[in-house]
Amino acid sequence: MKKIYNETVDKKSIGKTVTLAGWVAKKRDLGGLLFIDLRDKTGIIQLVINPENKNYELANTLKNEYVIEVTGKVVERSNKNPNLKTGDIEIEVEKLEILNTCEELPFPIVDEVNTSEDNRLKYRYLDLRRNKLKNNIFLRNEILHFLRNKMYDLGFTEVQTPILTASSPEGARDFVVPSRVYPGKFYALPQAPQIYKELLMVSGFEKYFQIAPCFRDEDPRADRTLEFYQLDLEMSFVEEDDVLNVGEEIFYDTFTKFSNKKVSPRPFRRIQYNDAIDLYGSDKPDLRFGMEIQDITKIFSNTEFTVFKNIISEGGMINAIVAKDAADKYSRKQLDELTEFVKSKKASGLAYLKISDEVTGSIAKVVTEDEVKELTKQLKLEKNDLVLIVSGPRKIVKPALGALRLRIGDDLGLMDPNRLELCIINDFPMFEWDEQNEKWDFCHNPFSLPHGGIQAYDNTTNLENILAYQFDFVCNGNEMASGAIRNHDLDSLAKGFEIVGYSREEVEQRFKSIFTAFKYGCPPHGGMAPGLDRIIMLIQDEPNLREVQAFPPSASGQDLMMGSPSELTKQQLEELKIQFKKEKK
RNA sequence: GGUCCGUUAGUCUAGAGGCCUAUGACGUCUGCCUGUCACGCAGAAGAUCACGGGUUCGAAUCCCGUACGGACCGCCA
Repeated sequence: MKKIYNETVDKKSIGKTVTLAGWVAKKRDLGGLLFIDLRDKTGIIQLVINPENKNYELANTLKNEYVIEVTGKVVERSNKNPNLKTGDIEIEVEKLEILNTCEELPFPIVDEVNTSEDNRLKYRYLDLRRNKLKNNIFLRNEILHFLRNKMYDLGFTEVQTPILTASSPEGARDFVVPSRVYPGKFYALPQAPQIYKELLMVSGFEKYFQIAPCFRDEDPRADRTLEFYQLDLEMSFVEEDDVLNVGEEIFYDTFTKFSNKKVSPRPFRRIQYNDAIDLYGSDKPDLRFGMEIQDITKIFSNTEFTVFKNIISEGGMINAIVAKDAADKYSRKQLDELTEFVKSKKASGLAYLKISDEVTGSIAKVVTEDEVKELTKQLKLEKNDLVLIVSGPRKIVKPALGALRLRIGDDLGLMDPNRLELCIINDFPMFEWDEQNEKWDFCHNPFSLPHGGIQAYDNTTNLENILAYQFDFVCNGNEMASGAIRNHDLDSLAKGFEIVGYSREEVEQRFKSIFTAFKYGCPPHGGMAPGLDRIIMLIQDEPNLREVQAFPPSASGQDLMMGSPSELTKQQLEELKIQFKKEKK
């Protein structure tokens, strides 16, 4: 390759002859003088061609995005351009070759997004010519490189696990791949290499990691897509703190190295799951601002206000958040909107008080002087504070106020965009009550170790009180990683499954690999899996995952460029012989 | 499966029932221009206003449906 990169040419190169190649980013024809911005993967450099130049005629035929190669002398510029890294110099073209031409583009290659997303996705290779997107992919490369080195330095071994694997009954819907050789049978793409990495612990690798592709056949969201990557890791002979330490190192070092934002210092704040729900109404709280949810049920224990009175008698709670110094920022109309908002979160309504010399608001007439006094004391109320109150059962009140907290925080600009506020939510409950199916279900990962080990299951009357060594890393309200200490005791594992309605035989059949392997000397182990795409998304302030993947599907799960998902030919379908297995008579 | 928002030349965009034979910019094409870097100047071409139906004397504009796109809910441990 004769070509050198544009941004390797600088003042020191003046007088030298260089060969460059790339795309015509811009042609400026001044009549007698021609300037061309040549773009390659490093950036832009200016070419200049005089009418006397033998290449002048050819250069005049260039259009945007033509692919060219030039050889020329590096000269100092008379008019420098401080906006360009190569702005001190330019190339006097001595030889010009057009390597390829270009038709009119479906959208211009400029830094700012200026076309619809489906157009961008349809011509993703052109969108990737834009600096913003290209830089995201370059940054992704740097982060992958950094993380691989870090894991290697920490003594982890990267092991690649199968993409074609078996469908698992737990968790998300699997993507399935029909088997040709075994008609009617299917492979599944892994939702995560969960079982494989635990088996690697049985094998004795002790510290495993993988930049692992994960596939989930669920409806996408801005921060969720069909396939994504996790830094999957697992460690033997560890306790929860050992895994958390590795996680903290990964997040802290990656964020501080690749982001200019202020990163929360280590150790990250640890919040028990139940406390997170109590204080923030969410298991992924945004800690860039306070506005914690406060329980004010007791203050109203003698209230005559029927709504509160009924709630209390039904065993519900009255909770509040305080928007400091914001009472004058919310009109009656806006408060009505907030009421509609909490109703959309299943709350029965929203009560509010505006604190001033006189207390006003929707329930001002029904709260007594004593109650106001108590509220002022507990909530540390000051003039112009806005108290927002939701009452009802805990499982509605907390999430509704949690959502309202985020909305108010956003309204009032409390979410500092220049901070990355990390925390660890741990001690997730092992089980949760599934209202719809009226049965207990796993709250998180069925393979997590309950506090107290197998004895935890001795008394199954208070299942909601059984906690697991199960944790999430959370940043600015985003779930960034999940992890756990695993349960390597088969009896205890089986017992857990039994509680959610699987017989031992059933479980041993479904998780045959685990239930066999763990019999042969399984070390205690645990691990986690930070989401790579989300890390990059957060560092780059991108609104969705598609901006940090090279070739993402659209938000509705289609690849507009490749045309996937696509139909198969009749012949392909016939070869697969997909059908329901016939029952034996 | 549901809710909400959107769809006007290659691209972005104006448009609020008749001033629309649809505005402006970028790009394209033609001509001029020797220090530009968002080059400049003059001119030209380019749009069945996503599709189908309805209301109306009259629809880019109002209504209904469809398609496509996006955000969210369900779903995603």
